[in-house]
Amino acid sequence: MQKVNPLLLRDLKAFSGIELPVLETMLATSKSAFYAKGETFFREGEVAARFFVMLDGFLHVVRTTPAGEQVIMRHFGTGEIFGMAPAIGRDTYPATSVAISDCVALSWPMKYWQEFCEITPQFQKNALSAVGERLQGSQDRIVEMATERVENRVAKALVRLVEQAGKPTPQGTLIDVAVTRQDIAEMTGTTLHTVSRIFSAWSSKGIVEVGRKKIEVLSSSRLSDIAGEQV
Amino acid sequence: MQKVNPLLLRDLKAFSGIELPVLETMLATSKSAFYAKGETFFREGEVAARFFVMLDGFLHVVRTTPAGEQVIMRHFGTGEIFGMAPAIGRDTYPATSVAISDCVALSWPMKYWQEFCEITPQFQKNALSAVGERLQGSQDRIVEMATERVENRVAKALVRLVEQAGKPTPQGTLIDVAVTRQDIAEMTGTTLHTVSRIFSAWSSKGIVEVGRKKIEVLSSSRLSDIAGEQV
DNA sequence: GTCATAATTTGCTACAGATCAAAGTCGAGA
DNA sequence: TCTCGACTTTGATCTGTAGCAAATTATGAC
Repeated sequence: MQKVNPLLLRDLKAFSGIELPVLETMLATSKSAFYAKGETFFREGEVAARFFVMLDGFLHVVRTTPAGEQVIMRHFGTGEIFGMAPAIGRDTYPATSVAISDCVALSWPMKYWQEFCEITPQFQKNALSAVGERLQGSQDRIVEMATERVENRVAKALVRLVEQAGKPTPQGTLIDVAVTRQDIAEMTGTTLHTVSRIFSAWSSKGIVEVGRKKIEVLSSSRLSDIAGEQV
Repeated sequence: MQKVNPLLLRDLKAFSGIELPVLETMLATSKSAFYAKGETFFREGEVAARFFVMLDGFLHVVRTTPAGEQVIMRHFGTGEIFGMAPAIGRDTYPATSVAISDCVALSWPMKYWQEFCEITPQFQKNALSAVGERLQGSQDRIVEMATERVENRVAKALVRLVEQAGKPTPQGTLIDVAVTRQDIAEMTGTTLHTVSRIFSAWSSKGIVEVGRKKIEVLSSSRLSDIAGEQV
């Protein structure tokens, strides 16, 4: 059993609806492991053997087309549950997840999923609404891809990154995780060239300050204007 | 209580895992209604009062952007359950659903959702994997929108329509529901003009035969070639 | 500190697909 | 049968973004 940050324990409790003593038993069955930046937790198509909770770090979930193109589906950060294939009635992982920073994550063999669901109805119920939120998010992105042009999509992606990994600074908000232009291109369905041009433009307007693997949002309101529907 | 096609009853049983006697009790609480082509079952943002099973007909689920553009998210046909907002932990409908043919559908007040879940664990479990499949489908579409060009996306949309509403004919397969060029544009994130041009091109290649609100696939293999990754 | 590598920027060109405009066609209802 | 309106087709033009190429700059390894 691992020593776990009590705050996280509370998060887990909130998600699972499980009382702390039970939760501690759960933790007894868990494995905690370190994943270096760039390592994969699991790959698309693999038999789903374990489900995870991120204790610290960031990962992104990516799908690869037959032609070899990558699409970044989403990010997960501290406290979030991922790899819960059985929650959507699957026995293989639907996508690959890659650590984009050094990570520590708990994981359980999949057999406990059923068990946790049975022990605590709230667990299953919460898993359900987590899946629901993800469905919602996916559909939002379809609408986005169908109706918005690249600059808006990049702005939206940046807003999401700020929400998930934003760190306040004197001048604005820093995206506190290494994200390349290529990554942002893969999040928005464009090319790294176009992302670079957009950043240059925003930079000269004072909306962001960008560098090598560094993105700082100086005017989040102006960024939101671009992201939102500009009447 | 409605007289219900025994075949459908079996479909319902398969979904819900409920034994027939219980199912018939369920049906006793249901309301069956007719919806004319063009009518809406429910609108985006409305409080989710009822969930539905389509007895006969087709609908499409559509989201509207603040700018007024429409995106068709998916279609539902006979035997499918829709409007199950609580299954994704929501109390409002996330999209609008519109009958695209005359329809007959059963519906239940939402309070029965909980009840059905409690009576039959299988019901909740199946709802879960239905949501999972939809999540999967949504993510596939994101990848599609991010990596494929219009012609491929239109081909994919047509393949899906054939699967859901295809009716075999001597020469091929007819899409047996009224779908306009505009509809297909809204399914694929393009314009009706582009769809029309693509259809013209396919038509002169003998892949499809198109007319006013009529689409017949003559060579589904060539269509699949276009839809699939053309190495 | 220096080098090697990877990430980024930027200019140029090409084109898929949007947009604008107009004509054609089918079908339902009078 | 005729008419009106909705849907569709097609042409002409414009433009956002991709694709290619090359220069520039940061970063980490040694």
